[in-house]
Amino acid sequence: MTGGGLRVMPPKAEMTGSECVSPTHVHCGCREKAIHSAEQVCNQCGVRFTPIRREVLKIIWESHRAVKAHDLLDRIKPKVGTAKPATDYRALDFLLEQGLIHRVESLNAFIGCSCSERQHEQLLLICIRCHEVEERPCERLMEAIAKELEQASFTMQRKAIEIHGICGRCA
Amino acid sequence: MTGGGLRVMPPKAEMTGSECVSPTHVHCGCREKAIHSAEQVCNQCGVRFTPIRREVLKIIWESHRAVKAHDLLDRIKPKVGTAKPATDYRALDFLLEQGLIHRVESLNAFIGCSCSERQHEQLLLICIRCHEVEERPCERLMEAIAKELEQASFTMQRKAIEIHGICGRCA
DNA sequence: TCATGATTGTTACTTTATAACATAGCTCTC
DNA sequence: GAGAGCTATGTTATAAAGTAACAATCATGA
Ligand SMILES: [Zn+2]
Ligand SMILES: [Zn+2]
Ligand SMILES: [Zn+2]
Ligand SMILES: [Zn+2]
Repeated sequence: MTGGGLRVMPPKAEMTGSECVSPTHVHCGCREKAIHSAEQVCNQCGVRFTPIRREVLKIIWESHRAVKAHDLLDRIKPKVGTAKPATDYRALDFLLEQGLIHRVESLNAFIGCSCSERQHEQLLLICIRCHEVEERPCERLMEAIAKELEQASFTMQRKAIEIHGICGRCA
Repeated sequence: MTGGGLRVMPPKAEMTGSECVSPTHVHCGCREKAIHSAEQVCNQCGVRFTPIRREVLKIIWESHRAVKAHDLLDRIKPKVGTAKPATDYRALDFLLEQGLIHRVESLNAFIGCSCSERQHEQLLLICIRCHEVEERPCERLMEAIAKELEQASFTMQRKAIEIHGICGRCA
């Protein structure tokens, strides 16, 4: 977002999908897995996974719900007393650049990335009841979009495909 | 957004597409057409197309770029001296409910709706050079999405499909 | 060690959005 | 036409999201 930094695409990681769907993530390893994976990604890319960045990622992974800036700030403050908006947004920018989180445009919020193989061809399904966000690959969908874009002579740079509705568990 | 009001789906209107692509809309009838169409829609639905609502829609239609809240407020003030944030957002909520504008989630901004037949199965193409937003129908795309949703047992309520990139004219 | 760049601290501000209550205007009925 | 009820707007205040600029600190390699 700030535009200054070198944009590093992280390599393939271990994480395979969203096994854990509990809102609170009690007794579930997916957060630890994500942190561990992030650590590896940063090491391999030669960028620093500092304590603040780690804490922010941990907070985001405390649920599969998208986290809003204000909540994030409230929750980081007990751990980083000096935290202010800039603290958060800088960490978020970093995590976005490394592809470790996604921004949910239609919520102004952030979720941990659970892309299979980190392909980032994702479709976000946002439940209006439980507020969980499911990230799904969408190769077939992307083919349809590619055709549309060709017809429109439009060159894609980034995309947001977000569906709001009722998830299977809440139905 | 406020949730209280009756949600009225407007009937089919005359507008057929985005004929006008000029950033400034000089000597182009599409704004007047949109206003006229809006008037008809409101009459048919029995809702009031008040001066403020009309002015807001006119300002939004001054270009094919998405209009941000702050700009909108600056531009409505000369015409409605008492305008404050609530003035704008109430008019925007009304226009959204009537399907006369769209919210561009990834920009936190608003554009006039130019849906063919007002089907609202739209894909938004946002040019990062000229900042114009093209609204395209996407029946085929929606079929692919429907399949994905079925696999995911997800019931759609609303969607945002927004692509950022370089448009044909800017390429 | 010291120069360099990256990261964080700090302050101030802008932009986006909503809540709550008061006032004014429209419409329908009596 | 008066008044009731509803809709729309005025007004004030505040929450939430996001950015800019500069200072201080930390990490790292020459
Ligand atoms: Zn991802
Ligand atoms: Zn749900
Ligand atoms: Zn539309
Ligand atoms: Zn363009």
